[in-house]
Amino acid sequence: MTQTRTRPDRGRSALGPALELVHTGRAPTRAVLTAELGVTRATAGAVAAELQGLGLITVDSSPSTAGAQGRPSHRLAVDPTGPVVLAAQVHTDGFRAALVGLGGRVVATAPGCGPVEADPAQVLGEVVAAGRRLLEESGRRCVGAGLAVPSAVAEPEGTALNPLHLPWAPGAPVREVFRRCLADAGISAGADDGVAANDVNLGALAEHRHGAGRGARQLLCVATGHRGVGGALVVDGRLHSGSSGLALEVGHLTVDPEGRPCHCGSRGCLDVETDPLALLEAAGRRPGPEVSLLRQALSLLRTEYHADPAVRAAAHRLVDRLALGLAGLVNILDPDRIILGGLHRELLRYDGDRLREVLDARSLWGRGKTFAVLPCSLDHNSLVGAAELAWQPVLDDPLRVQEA
Amino acid sequence: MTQTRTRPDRGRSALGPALELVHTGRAPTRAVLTAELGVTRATAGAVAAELQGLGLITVDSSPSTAGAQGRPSHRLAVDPTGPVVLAAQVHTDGFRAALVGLGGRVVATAPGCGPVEADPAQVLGEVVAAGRRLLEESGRRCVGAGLAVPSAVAEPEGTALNPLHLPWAPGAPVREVFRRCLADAGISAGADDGVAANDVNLGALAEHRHGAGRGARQLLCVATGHRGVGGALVVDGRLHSGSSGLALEVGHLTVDPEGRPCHCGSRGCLDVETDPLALLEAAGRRPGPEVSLLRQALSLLRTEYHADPAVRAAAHRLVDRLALGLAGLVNILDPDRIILGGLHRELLRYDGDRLREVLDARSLWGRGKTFAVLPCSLDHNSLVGAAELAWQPVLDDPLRVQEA
DNA sequence: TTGCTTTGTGCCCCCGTGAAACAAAACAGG
DNA sequence: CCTGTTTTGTTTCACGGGGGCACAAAGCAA
Repeated sequence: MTQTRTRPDRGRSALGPALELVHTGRAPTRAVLTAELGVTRATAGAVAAELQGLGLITVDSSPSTAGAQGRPSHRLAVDPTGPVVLAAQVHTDGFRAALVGLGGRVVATAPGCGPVEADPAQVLGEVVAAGRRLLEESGRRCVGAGLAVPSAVAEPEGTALNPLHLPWAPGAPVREVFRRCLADAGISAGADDGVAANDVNLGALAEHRHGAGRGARQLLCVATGHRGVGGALVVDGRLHSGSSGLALEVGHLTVDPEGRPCHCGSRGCLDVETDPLALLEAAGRRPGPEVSLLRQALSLLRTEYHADPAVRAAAHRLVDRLALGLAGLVNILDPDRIILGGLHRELLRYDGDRLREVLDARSLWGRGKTFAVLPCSLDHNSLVGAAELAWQPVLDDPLRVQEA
Repeated sequence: MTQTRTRPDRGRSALGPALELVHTGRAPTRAVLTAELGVTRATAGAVAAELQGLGLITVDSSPSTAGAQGRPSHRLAVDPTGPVVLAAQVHTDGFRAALVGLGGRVVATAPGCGPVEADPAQVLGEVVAAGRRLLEESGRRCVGAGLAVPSAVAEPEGTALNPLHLPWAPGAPVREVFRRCLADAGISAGADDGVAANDVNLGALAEHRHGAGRGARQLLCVATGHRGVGGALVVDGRLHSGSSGLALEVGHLTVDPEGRPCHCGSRGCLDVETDPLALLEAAGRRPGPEVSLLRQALSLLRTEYHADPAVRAAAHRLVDRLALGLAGLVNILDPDRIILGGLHRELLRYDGDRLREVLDARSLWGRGKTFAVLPCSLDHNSLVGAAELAWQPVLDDPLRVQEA
């Protein structure tokens, strides 16, 4: 009997790593690509030519004003006219759609506001429709789609487990709904085209590839948007999602045993001690309903941190608790870099020294070790991260772009 | 100019995965190996023949009494006469040396007792000497060496950071000393031959490869020996060591805000709330100096758990706190299996239902999810784990065994 | 101009692996 | 006992990714 393999051929095996190097900006020239891949110049040349032929990168042989000795190397870059992926994000106040090319370049973006309804199909239908308009306007080819949601997403089911500040029911099958919307809009062909994940996780992935997390081997991200706190870990360039996608749900670390009660049944959780509402209440402000809690907290810091001692004390309180939570995570995960987002990013800006001091004192082995704690650096990093996830199949095997 | 690669040739690339499959018992026959590797029978045959030629595995074509239809497949097994690695373990009461073949088979072992001195060269010299005697007696070839120590080992320095119940100074360069002892004994050739790591981490690795952790995608291990608590995470078959080898130092998770003070400055840490001393004191026993605290705690459970309500209450107390700590880890790491070692293993045996109940209630998303919490299953799992680490280069590239 | 250095390219070969046809070793049923 | 079926091992051929090498190209330095 004849014998067929179960796994498909992967084509030129250096193709994926090469594209990833150009994608993340680590291979600006063909010579660097040769060194990074650890192959000969001949192979690197063939690989670069093939990626160029696929329309993914450009190989520019114009003089690069190198200034160095020897023959100047050809410059490599992401093809700005190449295919894009559709990135979508759902948040408390609405949604946002974008087209994102390789290299994390946001080609076009379209915000949408308005209340999110209980049925995920409503907002996902709207955001996919917005994405379709962007695609039609741009005339670009779409090779994937990714969705960021403010909830843990269970794998392999693709369900939103705790969409606490959306009216969705826990367990909503967001990935399936997203895929159906894509298929209805005529965007995707394959049934497994369209991925969904937690927004903080995706933001961490984006920061690692294109932002402040570049080069980190173990990147820990913690961020708070409107309510609750999210965490993410990127290990060796890949999201650490745990066995079912629920890793780094850090909101219920205890950071104050006598703190405020939390809906989880415990008290003093990171969730309720360091989110925007916590800042407003610690400063003695009554939150208004007009704008989001995050905006209220940010403007409070901006306008009154230096003027009002009560606001400063409130920030100190949050920073102390945040640092305690981070210290616990550091002792468990041992990251080499920490990135803070949302309100936590601003707390770092205003009160960074205090945060680093407490963190250093409470992390067991952080004494001799210098810790990099940085603010996140990308606009819409969740959106870019959703695009990263959508690009991943192409990064793994660039030949897929020609299959459709 | 001629061009040489920076990375060496890796030879037949399916060789490493194939050896790992036989090593972990997942490829009992050549037919299974073919399926697991996802290659053709021709390739699997060539690979098996090559591994046999290297003296690493045996290919037995004798009838296997299969009972199934079709031509019986050749049985694959680790070659019991093949090379070994030297595994060493240092603990509070002394040391242990062993020769370990592929498949985690302990070929020979030699315990050594006596107080450990302040200079790591003393006990490491003794354990290496014991290993050398075992090697001479057995006449086997040694292709690597691994060391397990009761302390976090920082990478890439290879220093013991917190050897709390050894008289070593924190920061002792155990890996360097180990390598020097190996070189002095004429065992190792290469300068980077000889690895060292934390004993609980190594135990977890061993359990994943050969014990109760087989097949787990995200394996969390927690264990307590004499004093303090250690943790480890194995992700996709590899130890998650963090950026500097300090991940999973879980001893200072807070599990009782009003608990006993800990030397770290906090109170109610997992370390001081769930170790053997905590059990003895919770049961109102005064620990004696004659045998190790672990033995005293184990015998207390064995002899009086069913007889003395105070002992039962003490066990309950420890189990509650252990479950709280595990729940925190579950929310951060999202493992699919948990293995407990040392005293915690016995607590699981005596009080497993209570532990699972508390763990389920406190782990946020554990409600619908059935959690596997198992006792560790290997004797000397730290020793076997040290051997695993030493075998790793050969598992990555089996051709190395012929280079020496 | 003549080196020197670094990079790109063409050519040849190695070798790992798939594809296919065939052989071998069991069982099942007459 | 013989034959068909099933599963596995073996042989042969061919493809293709990538190394090795020689040479050409493109800059700087003297």
